Amino acid sequence: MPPATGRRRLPLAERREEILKAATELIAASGFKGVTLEAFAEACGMTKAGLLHHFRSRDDLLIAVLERRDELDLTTVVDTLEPVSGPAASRIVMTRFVRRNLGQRSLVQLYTVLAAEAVDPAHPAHDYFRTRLREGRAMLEHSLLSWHPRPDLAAVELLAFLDGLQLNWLRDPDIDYLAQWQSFAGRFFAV
Amino acid sequence: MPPATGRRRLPLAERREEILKAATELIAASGFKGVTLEAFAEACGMTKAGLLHHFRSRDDLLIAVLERRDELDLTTVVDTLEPVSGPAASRIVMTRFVRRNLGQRSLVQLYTVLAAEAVDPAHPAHDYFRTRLREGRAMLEHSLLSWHPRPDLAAVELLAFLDGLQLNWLRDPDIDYLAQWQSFAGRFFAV
DNA sequence: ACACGCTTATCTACCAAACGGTAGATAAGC
DNA sequence: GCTTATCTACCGTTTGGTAGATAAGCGTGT
Repeated sequence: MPPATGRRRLPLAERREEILKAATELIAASGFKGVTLEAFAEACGMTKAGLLHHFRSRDDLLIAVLERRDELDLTTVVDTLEPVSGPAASRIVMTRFVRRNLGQRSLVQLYTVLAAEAVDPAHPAHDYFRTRLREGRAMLEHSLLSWHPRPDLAAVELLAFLDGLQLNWLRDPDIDYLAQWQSFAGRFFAV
Repeated sequence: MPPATGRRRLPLAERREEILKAATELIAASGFKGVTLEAFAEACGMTKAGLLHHFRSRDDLLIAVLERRDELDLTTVVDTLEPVSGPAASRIVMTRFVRRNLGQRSLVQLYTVLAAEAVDPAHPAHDYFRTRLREGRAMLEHSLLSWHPRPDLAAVELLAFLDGLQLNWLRDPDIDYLAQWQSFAGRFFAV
């Protein structure tokens, strides 16, 4: 066990991971604009300069956080991919997604807060969210194609509801995320 | 007509109004954290110090903007109050609300961006949104009471969908806000 | 009409703190 | 002892905010 005080030296990859994890939580709590470079550094027990050894700039850190999240999410999603289709199957997949979010409150917050902040075209993550959400919508639309009369409307509707539910859940943790989802899904997936 | 250059002196109430209007647009575009005091001032052709003569601090300006919006919104809503109840009536009222938002894009953006940003408890507008949304939900729940089997779930669901739809509409203006609403409402208000 | 003076909206000049980032010294771990 | 992760010290800029000077607009008296 290293001494509690003094400097701690970690291998590159390990420290990078630690920084990304801490940064994720901070951004989730206060948005990207709300966290200073020093706060990022301090959160994992180092100085600004030390952090900048791993990420060229503050903006650089942000996109690294996002890309890392995508990486992790992708492996999860791929695991849950199913060849079947139809309303029942779609509902099951989406419900699994909702359940996963339920256990990752701070991550949901990261995306929700950041996505709203990035509505501004000048935000460093604006383009990231723009393309990412477009892709997500296209994927969902594709999976609704086989059974829904208006997959285009439905895809937007489903994503919008989830976005809004997440936002409200963050504002008021008493909201029963899962029950709200089931209530919506009951009508949405009804044939 | 006053000279284009040099200082312009306005009566108190008039200048306050002008500042609030400009600030509203700026916050809508970039969030509150994204706009500096000087930017607020410059937007209505004055200096920081001049602006601070009307509002004690930057945070003060923010809550003034929000309270002003509430004031304006309230008069509009009161005009559209109707004594009737039932799903059809609720749908009409909400649709009118949606139509109004449709014509006030930057205002929708103000609330959407700011509300997400204010999820952070340290945000100056956090309490404002907390109580405001609670009140709104209670009002809606009350109006659903007469006909909906689960007014509590339904109120959250409706507000969540609208929040999410607005957010997505801001991200992608090509989304047909009204059509999306009608699609959702068709199921939501079905007996 | 015009000048004078009062009120106060606005400005110029300034400040301390916080910010993102850089250069070079230092030490941790293999 | 070598590599390099980390630190100390510093810089230029931007930020929110303050103190005191300046002038715009109005009322009033002649």
